[in-house]
Amino acid sequence: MEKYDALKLDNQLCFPLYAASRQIIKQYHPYLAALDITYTQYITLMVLWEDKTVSVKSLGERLYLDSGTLTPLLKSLEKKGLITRNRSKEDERILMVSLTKEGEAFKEKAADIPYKVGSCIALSKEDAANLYRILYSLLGKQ
Amino acid sequence: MEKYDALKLDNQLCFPLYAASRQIIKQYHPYLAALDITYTQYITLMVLWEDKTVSVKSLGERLYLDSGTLTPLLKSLEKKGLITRNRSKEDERILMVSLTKEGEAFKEKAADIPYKVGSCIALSKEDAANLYRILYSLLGKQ
DNA sequence: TATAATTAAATTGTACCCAATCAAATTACA
DNA sequence: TGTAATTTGATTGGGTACAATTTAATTATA
Repeated sequence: MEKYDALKLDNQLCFPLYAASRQIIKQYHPYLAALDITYTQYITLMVLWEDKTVSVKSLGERLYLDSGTLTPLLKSLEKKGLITRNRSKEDERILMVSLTKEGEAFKEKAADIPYKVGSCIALSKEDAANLYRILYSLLGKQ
Repeated sequence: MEKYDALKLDNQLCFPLYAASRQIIKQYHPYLAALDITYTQYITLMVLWEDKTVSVKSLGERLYLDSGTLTPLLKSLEKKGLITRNRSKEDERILMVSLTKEGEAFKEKAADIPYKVGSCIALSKEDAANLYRILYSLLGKQ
């Protein structure tokens, strides 16, 4: 092993992770653009479709994003009429994000995106399961 | 399987890919910030440490990035004195990017980063090998 | 019960990313 | 050869990401 071998792109694990992530997200673009949302907005809506109302903090924990990213993104979703933003009565520091009726109905429009994109990602069931497990083990150790 | 199950965050493969990618890149931050470079600049230098001179196009192919990302990034590396940018004499459309002496010497400062970060990423050899193979198979199919 | 410490978002500033468009150079071919 | 098509980067604009700082609200504690 040469002194600088670890600095070769092909020997990195982080690089293909980074590149593959962007490549796959790019596959979502045509479908999301047709609905006038971005990928980050899409996964934010996913959380809300499951929970209807969540704080910015808990949204950030679920998505691994901080308020610097979420604040402008949530304002944009609010502008589109898909969510509302309201301070909690019990604790004014907490901003609660809630789906509107429009946001709830929007789920219908997005329902087939996972299938459309999924069919572009050719992975065996075994590889997909392994990838899923390994990625969450990486996320677990932050 | 419920109609909307595919819209659950936990059923997505893209989301943990996206989140893990950002989490791992974040681990590089302290070491890269100490050298006053970013992760994208770091992987760009990696290509140049292997090849010394490459066109923007081939750099983009290696890194899966386009000129919209690379042009400002390369100007910034040029400003730091790590690279030079020159049009090819044979074909003026092509911009050749080359390491300077400073850029070459900079490799020494970065040499231990992979080991420092690698020790934070606890994956078995088997998982690491599988992850590497699966990610490149995803990248292969663009 | 004041003050300190903590917590939750917002703000600021820098740096990506990428789609879309543009401009210049080169190549193809009628 | 002259025009069309292609190729290569640069530019523009919108939307993240995130470190660092700030602000406001709440909680802990001397």
